[in-house]
Amino acid sequence: MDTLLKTLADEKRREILRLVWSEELGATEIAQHFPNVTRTAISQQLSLMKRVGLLNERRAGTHRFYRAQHREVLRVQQFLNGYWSDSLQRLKELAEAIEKGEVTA
Amino acid sequence: MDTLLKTLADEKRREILRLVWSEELGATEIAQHFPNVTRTAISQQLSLMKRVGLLNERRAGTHRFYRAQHREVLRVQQFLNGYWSDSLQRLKELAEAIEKGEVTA
DNA sequence: GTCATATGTTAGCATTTTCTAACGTAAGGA
DNA sequence: TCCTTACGTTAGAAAATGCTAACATATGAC
Repeated sequence: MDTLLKTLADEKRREILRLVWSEELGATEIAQHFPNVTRTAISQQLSLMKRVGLLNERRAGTHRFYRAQHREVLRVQQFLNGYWSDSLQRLKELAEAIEKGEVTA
Repeated sequence: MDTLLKTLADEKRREILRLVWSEELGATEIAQHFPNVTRTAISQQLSLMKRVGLLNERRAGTHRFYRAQHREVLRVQQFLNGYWSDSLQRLKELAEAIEKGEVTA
């Protein structure tokens, strides 16, 4: 779990995750979203994220398409929501608050 | 937010947070829960956690008592729950699943 | 086979993190 | 005042992280 949380504790990686949240993208395409970082760096992040289970890889010819592994993100959310004692109560309150539009989802 | 998440991405710090979640403890007392780490290391973690807002400090004579700042943890939970697009739907499902006992809170 | 495209891998460096050991400080009791 | 207790701070070493540059591999087009 530490590894997963640590991986999410980085804006760049969260941005990658959002890019491939609902559509799969190739490594080059993903890298192009980050003008200030090398393709190499992104490639390393992708393989890290794949290793911890946050990304899924599909190979097709010379391409490799990545997409988010929603289940793992949900695992982290559940973990954090449940880690501290009275969090069930707060989770329910949060869900209600979101429904009422009191906080932003 | 990165800083907060990163701080939580460490089992030792999460353990500290749990120790002072519902009662305040002194630094020495906290350190005694970690036989394998120096008091100095714990002291540094405490001041880090205080800096990022996860802990609150109350001084009394020669003692310094720490306690968890629930609000900041809630902020992280909200952030993660809300960060990805369809998470509201999943949050609601999660809350229901927890109520039905299908997953562990 | 030859070349271009898409992508991973490796080596090396800089930065950050975390820990220990030694030292500093402040409050309270004898 | 002197000593103890409870802590923090600093310096320095060790390990982890993230990035760039250079090189390797594999697929497909011609």
